[in-house]
Amino acid sequence: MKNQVVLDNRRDVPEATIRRLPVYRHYLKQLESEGVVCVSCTQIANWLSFSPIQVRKDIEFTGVEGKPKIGYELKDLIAHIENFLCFHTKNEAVLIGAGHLGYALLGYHGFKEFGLEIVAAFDNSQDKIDKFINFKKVFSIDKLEEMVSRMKIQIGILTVPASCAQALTDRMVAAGIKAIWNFAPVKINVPKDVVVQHENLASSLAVLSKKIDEQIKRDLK
Amino acid sequence: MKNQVVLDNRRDVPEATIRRLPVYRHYLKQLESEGVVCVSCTQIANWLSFSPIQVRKDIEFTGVEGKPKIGYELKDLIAHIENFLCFHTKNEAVLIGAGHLGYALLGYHGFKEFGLEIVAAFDNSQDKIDKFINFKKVFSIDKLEEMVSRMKIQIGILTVPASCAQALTDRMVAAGIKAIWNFAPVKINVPKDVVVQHENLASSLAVLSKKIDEQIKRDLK
DNA sequence: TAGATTGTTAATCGATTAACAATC
DNA sequence: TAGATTGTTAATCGATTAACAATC
Repeated sequence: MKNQVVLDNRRDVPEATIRRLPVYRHYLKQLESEGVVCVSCTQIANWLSFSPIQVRKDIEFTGVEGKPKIGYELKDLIAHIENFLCFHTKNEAVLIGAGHLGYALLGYHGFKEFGLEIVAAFDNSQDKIDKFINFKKVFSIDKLEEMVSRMKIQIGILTVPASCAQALTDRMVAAGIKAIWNFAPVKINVPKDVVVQHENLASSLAVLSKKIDEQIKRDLK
Repeated sequence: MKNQVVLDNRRDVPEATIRRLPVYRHYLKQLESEGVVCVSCTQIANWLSFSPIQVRKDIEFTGVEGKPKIGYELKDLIAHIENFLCFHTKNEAVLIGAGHLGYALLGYHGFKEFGLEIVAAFDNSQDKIDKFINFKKVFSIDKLEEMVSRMKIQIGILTVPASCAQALTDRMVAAGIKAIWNFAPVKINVPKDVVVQHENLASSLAVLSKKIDEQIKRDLK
């Protein structure tokens, strides 16, 4: 069997590859809906303005097999990418903090196809408690521990102000949460068996600022 | 003068460094408010669970000078980071799409200290037009071109559904926008002198899924 | 002084890019 | 067949890490 070594060493996959694969998938899904059957790395690369070599390398990690000259069968390629990214592992999550960002995430239909389902939201505002947002009920934050442990929820999405991020993290961890998607603009401390993914707008804005700065310098030349 | 070579070659700064610098800054600001005067790379690294060597390397890019054994003067270090990240270059932006994500971004007070000011929002919903969100007025999307070109706005923040992202991108570009911060879950095509920063939740979610997957595998051992 | 920390150069590691044989 | 594309190995490039002299 081909690609055995790669498949056995998934920990060696570059994060950049993992980030690009959903982008390929998005484009492939679109092609699929247009009735396309086969696709080559060159096509994908041209569409996304990436290099064909990089696309092929990324795709290689998924273990899919293509045919020289023809490319990859679209269905097969999508299936391999989704399998590789654990799309079909159902993950239930709770969302902490039903502010505007929380609302936006609750309303984002894209998560479900990624295997992520937000089953409940929590907030401390009476105005929000017991209301529904996109068919998801908002509960009092007091019920956090009980529901998380009873439903064995593994993922917490943190969309609260920086000032209470750590306290709520501690409560989630104590209740058994194993992964936190942190949108609060602050570092949170967790035990080392808990996974944290930090979404940092400040970092992104810094990158954007630098890009603009570079562009301005190019224009001046 | 020290660090001349580095300062003259800012284009060589790794994106990872640019992403970490605002994180350091956030911590340093906190220390400053506590009355601390000096700080070493080791301290920063310990706090953020990074390596001291990496912190020093990142800080080196800003051109700040420290003192062996003592470290860096906090004020000086913050100033160098902010200067390096072009924090004090005032950038005016418009936000397109006053949905929940748009609301969340309009309400985020953190942007201003990064030199970014959202001066207006645009939407096509009559319910939202002429309302104010966090002191920012929402205008009809029909007024986009006129206002952007009249006010010479350079940055557009795109928080619209995927289906209309490209059309609005084209309108912004035609009106003179030079940088787009794209929160729509789709690739947008722009002329090569326009900067795009794509915020991709799908990619982040993929990284989180893989981390969880790895963690589960570790637990099984 | 002694020792911690900076500044700077070198080594390592890993991701990206290139090269090329295999093949449809 | 010819040529485009895959699969795989090698080379390059750049970021991270290490090493060590300088210095407060």
